[in-house]
Amino acid sequence: MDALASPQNAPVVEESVTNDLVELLFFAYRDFVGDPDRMLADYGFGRAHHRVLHFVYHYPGLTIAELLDILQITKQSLNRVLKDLIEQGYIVQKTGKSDRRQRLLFCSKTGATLTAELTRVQVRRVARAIADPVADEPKGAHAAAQGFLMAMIEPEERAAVRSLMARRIRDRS
Amino acid sequence: MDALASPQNAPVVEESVTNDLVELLFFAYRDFVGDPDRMLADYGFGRAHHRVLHFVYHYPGLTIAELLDILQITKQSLNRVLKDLIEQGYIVQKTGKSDRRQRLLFCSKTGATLTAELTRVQVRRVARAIADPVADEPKGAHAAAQGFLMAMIEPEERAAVRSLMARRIRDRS
DNA sequence: CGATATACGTCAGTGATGTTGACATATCTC
DNA sequence: GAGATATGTCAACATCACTGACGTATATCG
Repeated sequence: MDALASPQNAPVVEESVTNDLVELLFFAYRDFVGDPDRMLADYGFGRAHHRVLHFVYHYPGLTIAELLDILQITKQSLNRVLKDLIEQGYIVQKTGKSDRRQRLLFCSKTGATLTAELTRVQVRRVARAIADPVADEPKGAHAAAQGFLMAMIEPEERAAVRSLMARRIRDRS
Repeated sequence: MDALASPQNAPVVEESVTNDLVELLFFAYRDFVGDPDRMLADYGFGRAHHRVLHFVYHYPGLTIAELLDILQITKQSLNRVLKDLIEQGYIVQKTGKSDRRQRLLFCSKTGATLTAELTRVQVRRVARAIADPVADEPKGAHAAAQGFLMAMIEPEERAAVRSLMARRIRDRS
């Protein structure tokens, strides 16, 4: 707070700021998943089902391997929730055309409706956070938040996340 | 993308932006908790233990009730992990002075050392995210990220989060 | 003082989500 | 045809959350 580390140098970042952000990320995530969690409970689904629905909805035609890569869980864990979703008609599988070993995943009409509803509440919260930041100049808030969150991701993973997100269907909810 | 919703009006926020942020928050949180998770595994502890350690470390003297309020879990869930941490000497309890029913929580020397180490890796990631945002003007990145995350929190909860964080011991890693 | 409320601890059972390890099947590639 | 790859599945287990019930110590209030 003095001497060598003057505001002019500003070597890295002040510690109290990063400490705040660590906790804010905890609280933000807690509330961010809270809304969908409550909605899913009515269907007997949990957060794991939500994650699968989310990515299948936004990236139709995803393979099992790609989904495993995104979620970073084992195929046994994925299979349990995926089975639920397929059996109850929220997700459908189609055999890959070029590679018949692959199972391409798609949301059914029902699945798409449910997922759109879940996405709506999350987008609402994020949109509000962007539009009405609690203590900030409004200009560049999108880019700042996006840049911050992207920078939070494992560097070697960023390219994968970016190329994944470039594939996302954008004309949806 | 045309007609009524022109860039000039820019009614709320573009949907593709908020959609990106929804996913980025998932990825960011995934990697954010990944580092400590791996470290805790060596001690036989999990994420729940980390959360307790974190808040007790940064807010020494916290009561059980306050911790339950922060973590938003049941006392049975808290008790399981808290018992582990107390039995293994990472956290100590002291009877409240003004109210002898309360058990005030503190980190032991060992607990403080471990928690400081966990905090270090998380702060490192956040500091890097702030200092080297992936695609942003560097100015105001702290405030933007902080404002964004605060805005992500349930509005009625924000005052509680703010007053909690105002209590945090700041002369620590 | 005695009733009631509060802070905390604990027992018992359950469910969701993750793990490891092993093995089976279909399909592709060479 | 041999071996790699994509997927499915069985079994056992750990973590972390939940509900419901009950017990004890202490505080507060009439």
